[in-house]
Amino acid sequence: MQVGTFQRIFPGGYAPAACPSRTVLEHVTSKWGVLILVALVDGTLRWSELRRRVEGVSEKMLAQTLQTLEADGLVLREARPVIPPHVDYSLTSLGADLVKRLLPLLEWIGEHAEGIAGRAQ
Amino acid sequence: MQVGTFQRIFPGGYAPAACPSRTVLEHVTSKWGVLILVALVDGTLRWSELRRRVEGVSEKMLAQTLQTLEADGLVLREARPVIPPHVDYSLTSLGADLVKRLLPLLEWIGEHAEGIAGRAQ
DNA sequence: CAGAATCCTATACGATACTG
DNA sequence: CAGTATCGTATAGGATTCTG
Repeated sequence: MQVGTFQRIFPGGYAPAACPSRTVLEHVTSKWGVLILVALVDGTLRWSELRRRVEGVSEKMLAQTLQTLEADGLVLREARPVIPPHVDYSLTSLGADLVKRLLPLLEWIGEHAEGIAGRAQ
Repeated sequence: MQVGTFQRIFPGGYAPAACPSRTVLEHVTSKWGVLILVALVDGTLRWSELRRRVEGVSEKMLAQTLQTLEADGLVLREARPVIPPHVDYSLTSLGADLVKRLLPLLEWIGEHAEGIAGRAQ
């Protein structure tokens, strides 16, 4: 019997809520998750640089999302004990690997968004 | 001057809330958007098949997400006027194109979810 | 500068019941 | 079978203020 792409990639189907994949998927595809990860594609950024690059993000959501991504091992946070504070954020190798899969998606959306947004109300 | 990946892909930066890309990104990365799109990777599914394949989705969210994706031109809905009703859902060519970019991401998450979920609390 | 803390609101989401 | 309608809640997310 022929096995489809879905079966090949998800032999057990999408697992129910408890599945780790769901959790990670929701972290990554949270409103700001993708945007923050991709913002770090070219290397280290400071908190304030990140805030500027990810337009529209509130301080709360930036902090919260960064903490989640750090806990997931996707983002590295390095704080220098100086005054005023200096904190650098960068992708871990895991995070960089993930972003490689994210970029084609973002590029595609960038190319097609206009046409798509036109349809929807 | 050297132009980074971010600048190359997003010459104007991530536009503010008004940007169509943001809207499309949020549709696609909504809680069920990715799951529904990828569920259709191997071809047409009926409503009930979709509900079974996308485990855990409520009727409300399945209907709502499908409507959004249909309005976006990513999913095609074909209803046959029979009793009992028979409705087929499939990817449009645009949707199929998008799913090509989604699969590597989902595969990656499937491979790494265990390790990532282990870290986070 | 880089957040934490607090307060508040919109809405995403789910459960249930109903219908052509 | 394939939804719609209604209701209720959790929480995602934002605005603001405060601080080492």
